[in-house]
Amino acid sequence: MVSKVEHRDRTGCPIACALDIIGDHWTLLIIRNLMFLGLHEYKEMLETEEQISSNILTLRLKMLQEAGLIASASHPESKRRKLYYLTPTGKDLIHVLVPLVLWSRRNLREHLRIPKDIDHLLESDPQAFLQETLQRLIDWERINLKTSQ
Amino acid sequence: MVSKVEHRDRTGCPIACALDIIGDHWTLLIIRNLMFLGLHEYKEMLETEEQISSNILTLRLKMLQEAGLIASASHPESKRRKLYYLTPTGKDLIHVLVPLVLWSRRNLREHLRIPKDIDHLLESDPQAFLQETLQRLIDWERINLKTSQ
DNA sequence: CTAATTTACTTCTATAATAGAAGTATTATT
DNA sequence: AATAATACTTCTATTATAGAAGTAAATTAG
Repeated sequence: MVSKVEHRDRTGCPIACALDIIGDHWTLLIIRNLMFLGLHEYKEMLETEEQISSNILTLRLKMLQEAGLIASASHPESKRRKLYYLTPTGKDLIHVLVPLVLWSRRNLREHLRIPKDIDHLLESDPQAFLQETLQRLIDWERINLKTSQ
Repeated sequence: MVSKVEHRDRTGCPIACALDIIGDHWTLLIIRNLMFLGLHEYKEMLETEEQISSNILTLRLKMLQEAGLIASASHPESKRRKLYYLTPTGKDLIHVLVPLVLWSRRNLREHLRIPKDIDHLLESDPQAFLQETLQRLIDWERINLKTSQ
């Protein structure tokens, strides 16, 4: 939740407290960009199909950093660019997002357009999809986060 | 998403399409009420710690019925009361919500107050927790949905 | 049988959040 | 030196939410 009075002020429910962070229309899409789509820059996230507003994107990136789900580093090739990436807490959401994707596949079939190869892997071996995704994140970090914090 | 322009109009992403239904501050709390807390009536949901407004609760219950995640039936003991319950699509979200609870346990420990017995079961055998939850839902349905739709 | 109460909403208004357009500061390219 | 790219920031109009109050039908109490 992004409002002033958050659920965690009123309840210790693990679902309510998670919703204080990821319970809005945009936050999980940013996590998706970082986790599955390989989008690590502000500009790239502005240009996704869902068309997030620039002010909202800025707010959410700031909130996610304060919540400890993402972090940022300067781009190795340019000072004016910035790289966002998932922290261990953010990456740990893969255990929620892969099941969410599988739920959508089972229940919202008619609305979805999933690339064929990914769709087949989700069907035949979702755990392999999860592991491949995690490995891709590790590889990306090794290449892009050599220097600095 | 609850706004006019929904993600599914712009994208076929399984995460974005799921967020059109469950991506707001209240919807997953209603699912939680039905799935884990045994709350099946409007009044009970109004009285939870999170203090949802009555107009928002009405809107979300209507939306969730239209989306096919919940359904309603008249109370066996009273015509003025109404029972809400999860459809198979709604119950299928258990495969997302249990991982979400486990993510919160791992990453938001300090904010949580989970009953001890449940917390132990989540730690030792989350799959058993999931199965017990599903069984409780089936038992509730057998008792409360004998008649009518 | 009547009056009070309960339940599930509905309506209204003030406040907060979001969308969209436009601008700014810093860095890089031509 | 001028132009462009990147990551924001600011502003305003629209939309959503919170909170208070009201309504209609069903039930209970006296």
